[in-house]
Amino acid sequence: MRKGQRTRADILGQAVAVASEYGLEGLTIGSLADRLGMSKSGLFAHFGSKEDLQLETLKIARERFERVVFSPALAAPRGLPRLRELFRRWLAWADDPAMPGGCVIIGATIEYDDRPGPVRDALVASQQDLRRFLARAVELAVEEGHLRPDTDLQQFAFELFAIVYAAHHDRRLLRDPSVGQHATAAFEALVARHASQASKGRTRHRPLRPAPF
Amino acid sequence: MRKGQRTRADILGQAVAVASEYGLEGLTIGSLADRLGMSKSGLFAHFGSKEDLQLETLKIARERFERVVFSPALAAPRGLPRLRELFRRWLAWADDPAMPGGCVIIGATIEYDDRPGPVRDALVASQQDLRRFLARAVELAVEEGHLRPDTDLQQFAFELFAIVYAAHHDRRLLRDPSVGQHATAAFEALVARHASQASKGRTRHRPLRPAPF
DNA sequence: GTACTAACCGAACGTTCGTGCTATTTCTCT
DNA sequence: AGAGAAATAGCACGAACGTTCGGTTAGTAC
Repeated sequence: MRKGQRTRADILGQAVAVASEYGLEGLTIGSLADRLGMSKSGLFAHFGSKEDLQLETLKIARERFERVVFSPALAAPRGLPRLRELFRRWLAWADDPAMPGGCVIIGATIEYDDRPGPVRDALVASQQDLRRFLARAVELAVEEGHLRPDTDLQQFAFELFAIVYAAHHDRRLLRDPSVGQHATAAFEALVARHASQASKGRTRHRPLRPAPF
Repeated sequence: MRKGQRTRADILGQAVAVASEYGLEGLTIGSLADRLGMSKSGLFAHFGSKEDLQLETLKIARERFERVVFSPALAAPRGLPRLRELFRRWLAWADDPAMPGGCVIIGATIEYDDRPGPVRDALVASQQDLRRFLARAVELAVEEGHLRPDTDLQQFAFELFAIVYAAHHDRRLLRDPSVGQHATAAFEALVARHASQASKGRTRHRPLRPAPF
């Protein structure tokens, strides 16, 4: 691998960490250069603009999310087990050491939800992808007979997202140690509400244990 | 009223609007002064520092929230009716014309959840107040016999918050017109899950109509 | 109306921001 | 090893940041 590629990867790795703590706007080229022990101009040469740097940082965060949360969950059997695994990993995502300040994407969303432009466009696309993925995972649970056929996929995805989103908030702001229990209980209630009779009767109901925070 | 008090109130009114769109960090003294047609120094003289301005802005936003959402909800009969009114007003809060960029407090939370200091402290206190208020409202619903006695107050408050929080997200980022329906459906499911048998039998169940967005 | 004070302005401070240049160093390939 | 390209540093720029200070305007009280 070229030297430049390596440096660029290092930069973006640190950029994710900085953006996690200070937001995409607080991600400044000077501070990032200091953190990496290089000059502003040297760093800047890797990107066409600050906006480019922001977009690339978001891209890295999204890729990491996919690698750490989504892809591993696909290893679980489709249906409820996969949904549980997805939820578990997603909750833990807020504590990913690569993002000491919490999820970069959530932070960026709040910052850019009212500022039109490429950053916002990327965030919208990313969120829509996420919802589609979630709805699809729920649909599989319906097809497997774990959830009732009349389950509203979008509604389920919305509520699942809400739980994780709120858990992230409480964890970050309140440092509430019981947030994992609250989130898990809410998840179990959501599942129970849509669980099929067959699922309730046939298989043993094995709810998720509370997350370790 | 003194001239200064009046100006100060005008400044903070605009400050809430600016912070709503650009965040508490994006709330700069220069842009705020331009918006009000006054000089930077003249504006600055009303506050001891930028941090002071931020704290005062937060305070105004919190007071407004109380005036627009909380206090009016107290006019509804305690128990489920009050809870519904609270939820309805809270959902509509995201569209308050005084905050064209959405809730200031939510934005500030994401910005400052990892930066220790007075701003973060104020946000934590504010959030804890909110949760206490919510839990108390739920407790009243239990006492009124609308919700089951074994209802977990904190859990209910968490899930209620999660619904509104996620609705704010979807409304702001995705501009999803169906978010009101999703949020309302989630709220009704939450209530139904904890509804007492007495409540189900005795009184007519009158669920909330979907919000107008 | 005059005296006093609160309110506001203009200019400047030292920093930091993103972003251009032009060298100079360092890697890569033959 | 030496040529060529890639990567990084140095420096400077205009603008915006929060903040300070001395002076001018405007409001208030007698």
